[in-house]
Amino acid sequence: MKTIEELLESKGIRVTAMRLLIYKFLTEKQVAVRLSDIENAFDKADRTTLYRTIKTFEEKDIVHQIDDGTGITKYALCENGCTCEIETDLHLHFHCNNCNETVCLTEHKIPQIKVPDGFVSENVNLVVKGICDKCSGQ
Amino acid sequence: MKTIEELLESKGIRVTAMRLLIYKFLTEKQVAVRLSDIENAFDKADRTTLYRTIKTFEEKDIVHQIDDGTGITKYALCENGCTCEIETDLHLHFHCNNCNETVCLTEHKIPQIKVPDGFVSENVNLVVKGICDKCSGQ
DNA sequence: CAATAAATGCACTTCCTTTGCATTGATTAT
DNA sequence: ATAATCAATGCAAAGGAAGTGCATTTATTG
Ligand SMILES: [Mn+2]
Ligand SMILES: [Mn+2]
Ligand SMILES: [Zn+2]
Ligand SMILES: [Zn+2]
Repeated sequence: MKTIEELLESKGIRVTAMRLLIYKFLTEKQVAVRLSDIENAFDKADRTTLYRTIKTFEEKDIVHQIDDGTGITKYALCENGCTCEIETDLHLHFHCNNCNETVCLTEHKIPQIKVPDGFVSENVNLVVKGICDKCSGQ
Repeated sequence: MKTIEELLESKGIRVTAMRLLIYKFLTEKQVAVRLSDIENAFDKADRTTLYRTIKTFEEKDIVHQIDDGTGITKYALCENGCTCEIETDLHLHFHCNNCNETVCLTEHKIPQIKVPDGFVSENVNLVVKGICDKCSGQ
């Protein structure tokens, strides 16, 4: 079990107070977060720093971006050892139409999708929308 | 074979010059278009009119919105007789990472996606990214 | 032709994302 | 230890797309 410091260093980025805080915030959240969510959590920090931090995390495969159709990009921590490769790491995302939250269903890999001749599939974005487990009352 | 005029009337919206032009533009394009694409095609027309026209088309199931992950919403004509119902009309979309164009693969319906217990699926957005037939040189 | 309703055009707003540049803080070389 | 170098942060401003209010034009109806 790596510490956060060790993880950041292993990804080749420097350990700073802000990065530790944001990483910790992401681990505690069980859902994908928008930049404004992080802003609200750290209202003393500058928005630009948060933005650049999350972009750095994204480049280093620490978080992945999620486009759930709300028009606002969200971010969530990658699984341990994730390299954001298609075969192994691509999972589906669920967006709740009731609470408006989006979660990673990391154990649900995306099925093979057939495309017509001449098309080459490199990547798949799959978002299921509906009612989440918390909101379905079960 | 309906004329465009007949089609618009059958959907319960009035025939105007602008609507005819935009509809014609959409039929000629074989790909999903952004609002700015329409703007560029009709630079004498006001952006708001184009915006409201496409929104009217959307309400009347003449076009459907596509979220291909580029952050910009695109629109494409619905199939003949489409009611934008999940079961029958939901197809997958292909976004080319090379030419940046997005096409409807209307004959490719979205497979049934399993979600965990407690989750209720109402809708699915599936976008495959890769290289399109034109760009794959085949 | 007059009254009414819809469509269009212009201006403005909001929200999110991104960038430039100065400043602060940390790392490395002398 | 000090200076030089580079990365991280903070502040300001820009950009892009989506949406709204209201006046004006155009079409429809009585
Ligand atoms: Mn995810
Ligand atoms: Mn389509
Ligand atoms: Zn929910
Ligand atoms: Zn292409």
